[in-house]
Amino acid sequence: MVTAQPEGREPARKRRAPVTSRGEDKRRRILEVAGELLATRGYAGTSLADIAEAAGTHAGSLYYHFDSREQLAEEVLTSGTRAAMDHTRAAVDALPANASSRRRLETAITAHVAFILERSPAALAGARAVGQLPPPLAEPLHALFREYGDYFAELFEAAAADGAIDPTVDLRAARMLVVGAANWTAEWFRPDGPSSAEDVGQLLCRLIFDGIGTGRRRPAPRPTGAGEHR
Amino acid sequence: MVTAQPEGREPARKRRAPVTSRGEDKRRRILEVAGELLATRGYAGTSLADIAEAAGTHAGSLYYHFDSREQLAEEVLTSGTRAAMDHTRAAVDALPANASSRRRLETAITAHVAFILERSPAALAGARAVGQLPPPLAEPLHALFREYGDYFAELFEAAAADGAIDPTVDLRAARMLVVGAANWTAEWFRPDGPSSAEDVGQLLCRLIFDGIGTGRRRPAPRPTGAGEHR
DNA sequence: GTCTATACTAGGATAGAC
DNA sequence: GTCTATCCTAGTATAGAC
Repeated sequence: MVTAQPEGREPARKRRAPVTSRGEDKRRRILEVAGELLATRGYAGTSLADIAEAAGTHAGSLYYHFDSREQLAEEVLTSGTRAAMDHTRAAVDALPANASSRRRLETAITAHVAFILERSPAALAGARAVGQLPPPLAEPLHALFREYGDYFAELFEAAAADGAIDPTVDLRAARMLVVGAANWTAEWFRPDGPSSAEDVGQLLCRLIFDGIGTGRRRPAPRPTGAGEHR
Repeated sequence: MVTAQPEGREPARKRRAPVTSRGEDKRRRILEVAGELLATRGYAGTSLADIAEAAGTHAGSLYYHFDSREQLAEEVLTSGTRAAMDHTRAAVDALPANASSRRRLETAITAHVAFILERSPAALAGARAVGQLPPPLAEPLHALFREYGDYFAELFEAAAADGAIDPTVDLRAARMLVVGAANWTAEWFRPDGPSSAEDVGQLLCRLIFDGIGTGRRRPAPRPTGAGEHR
């Protein structure tokens, strides 16, 4: 009760009432450095002591702001992923109303790539960690990723529907290949390379629509069994 | 025809005296189940107790066969990755000598995808774990991945050199996008889906060379700054 | 709000019986 | 070779001073 815990019990979260702006700042700072550490070292490689040190505090002190390591990680990962999704949606929504389905998909992809590569370590951490997390933590993140995936699915389907991409391909597989390529960029991209994040996004778009081959187009490598899609 | 590692050397590893064929069998069994667990739960999510139980033994007993958890994991991950590389090389080498550079690249990609998806949990585990591992373990695996990456780089460069793919693109970026898409398949591919592993590999090849767009080809989305690459 | 000190646990590793 | 028992460390989490 030193902490002035008004015995009206806290809900699920910790969440401090006071909100001395300094306190909220600290909390944000913790989330920020946690995002960076999670992005570079992964969930398993990041201890509370690591986070605390990077945030200029001590492991025990983190419990004033968060209930547990898992809750902290969940907040970082889901907020990062949500930020990426919001950013991507906003970029698409900013297009003129008559933008083509191709343009919309291209915009979403480049926005996503650019965002995870240069804007949000937390988003990158989410992309890297998904599928590598202990079950209780994995669930909420998976739900979010499914939502994000559904959004991309809409864009792909719209493009297929109005003929911008071949509607006979397995759209889900194509989408997953693209998402995989995008998320994997975190493993190799370096800002000082010959291509910027924007360039990488554009290149990925080119792979989707045109490829980088020079030969005459071969519509479908395998005439049979292409599947219908999702 | 692919892997036939003849147990030759045994340097800094554990002793090797016994070799009751039953003992070697046990060792292999441990490596096998470890591969499966690492592929599904990741390195951090797999304890020695998990591995021991799956192999029908006890945690302490593993130390008869391996020096440490890290060494065990390293052996699983590197041998899986090496097997994938050997398999891919063998598939390419099996092509007629006059096979086109495009055909060679396509063969490598489909072989790699099919191998990690349906042949080797350990290879899949390597692909998923790389970049998410504690430094001492990460190093040897990174070296292997670099070697494998170099092999793909050769195939891409050969294709660019004889005009099968646009030589003005950042080849390294293109290659990494492709590798990323391939390795990420582990996160979403299900054998009972509409596309087989083979289909997914083919689709990825199509993305590289032709794309799945229907419009007239736009050679380079961005006339400037395409970079020359490595 | 943040500190220090400490309890507690999971899991890696070792020893010795068999 | 494998088992059981145990040690030991790292790391999460709690308590209470300030």
